[in-house]
Amino acid sequence: MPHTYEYPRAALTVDCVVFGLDEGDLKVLLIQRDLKPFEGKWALPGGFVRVEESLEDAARRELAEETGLRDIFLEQLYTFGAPDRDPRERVVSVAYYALVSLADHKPQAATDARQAAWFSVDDAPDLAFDHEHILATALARLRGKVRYEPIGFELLPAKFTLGQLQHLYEVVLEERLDKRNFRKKILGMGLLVDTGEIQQDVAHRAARLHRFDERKYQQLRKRGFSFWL
Amino acid sequence: MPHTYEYPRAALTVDCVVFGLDEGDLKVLLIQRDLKPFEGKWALPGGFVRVEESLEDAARRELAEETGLRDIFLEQLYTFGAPDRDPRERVVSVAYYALVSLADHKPQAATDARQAAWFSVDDAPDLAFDHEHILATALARLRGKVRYEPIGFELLPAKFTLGQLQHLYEVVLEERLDKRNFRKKILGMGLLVDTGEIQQDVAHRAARLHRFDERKYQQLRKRGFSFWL
DNA sequence: TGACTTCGTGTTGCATGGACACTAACAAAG
DNA sequence: CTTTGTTAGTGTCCATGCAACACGAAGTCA
Repeated sequence: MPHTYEYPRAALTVDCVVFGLDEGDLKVLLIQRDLKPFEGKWALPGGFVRVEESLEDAARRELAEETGLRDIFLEQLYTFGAPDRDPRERVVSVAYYALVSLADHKPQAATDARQAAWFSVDDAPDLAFDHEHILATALARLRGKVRYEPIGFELLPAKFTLGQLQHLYEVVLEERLDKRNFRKKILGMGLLVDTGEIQQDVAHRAARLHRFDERKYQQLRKRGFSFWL
Repeated sequence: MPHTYEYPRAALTVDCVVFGLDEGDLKVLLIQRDLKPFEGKWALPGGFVRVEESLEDAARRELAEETGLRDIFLEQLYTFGAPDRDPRERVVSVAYYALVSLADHKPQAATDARQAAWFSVDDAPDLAFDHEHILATALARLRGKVRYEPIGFELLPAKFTLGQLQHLYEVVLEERLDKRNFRKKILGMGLLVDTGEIQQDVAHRAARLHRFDERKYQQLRKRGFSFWL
């Protein structure tokens, strides 16, 4: 079923940079390609945008098809359109990125991918196309964003300890933070609510569990808050 | 000369949000459309991306064709791809934005546009397509960016007074700044060099002329500086 | 020469950020 | 049951940075 246009058109794709967090370092979700260009190479999950779906829908669909991940918050990163970035023909790719908890998202390969797996961002293999460039861009954006907007809402379990939250920031920022100052600052923002419950089944003193105050967050978000720095 | 593909493809366009600054308020450059959809309506300059040119090249070309502006710094803003944003067919648009000095850039209409003109951002007409949305996005980005990165390098004459620079920030941020604090802060960054020259032909005390220190700027840019707020 | 306009300059109080160390709770090992 | 190990939880002080604030100098124009 061919489609014809007066002028040549670029193909349009989406790519997803999904960062994952666990006890250790920062990971990124990659797939091993099972199709022609760069077959067998690792790459960011992604694929062609259908003509009737929105860009974000396309990103979600491709991510689910290739890795099994669904229901995550995607944010548009940048659009990569160098004329030679795909050896076949002109392809313009809109990249999205996200940050999720490793524990909640076990990837499973599917369409167009031999396998899907988490790699440490510092130790990722060579990637297909210009995907290393996209990954580097996403990493820079994540590290920049964390300094003036609270992250972690969609990322930790609904109830979490301050220690877990601090760990998240330490991994993303790649620096140690002072415990007391961290708590002072984060509690001072008034975005956290003490649930009164405490951690269970840990081999040391149990910590209190907190949750985010979604309402206050949206309130602050509107007026553009300063946050970290 | 038709072009045929196996699957239907979206058309790809670029749009440019060019902000302009003069003695008064913040302006945006618009064109009046001379072609079919939204003919006669005001819109952001922009157009179709050719299959062999980069996105930024396309933005530059369209901007020059439609408004006569050239040689300005464009930065990618966001990619707008809602399926119904163009009534004709699926069109995905990569938006760019820029900030220039009004005095240096007199627009002149050309291809596909009846006229090109500057409008105050607070007093712009109804725009074609989703261009109001794009404009609002660009404005938010500009106001956000100014707080953590120095702007104004490409925007003021090579030699400028601190008063002019402060005026720039006041217009973009929509708030008055304290003169002494502004000077303290901006000089403290060490990005400005006193040329030793002074302003000519003004009906009051003449100010000293400064210029940016490009080398120091690039140095700081690499290490990611904190800057304002 | 007087009126008008913009330039240029320092100090102080206040708020925020960063450095810093010990006790409490709990589990596991012995 | 005692010891050891691990993480939780807490306050002060100092340095730095930001905001508020007023006046004399220079120059033009009437």
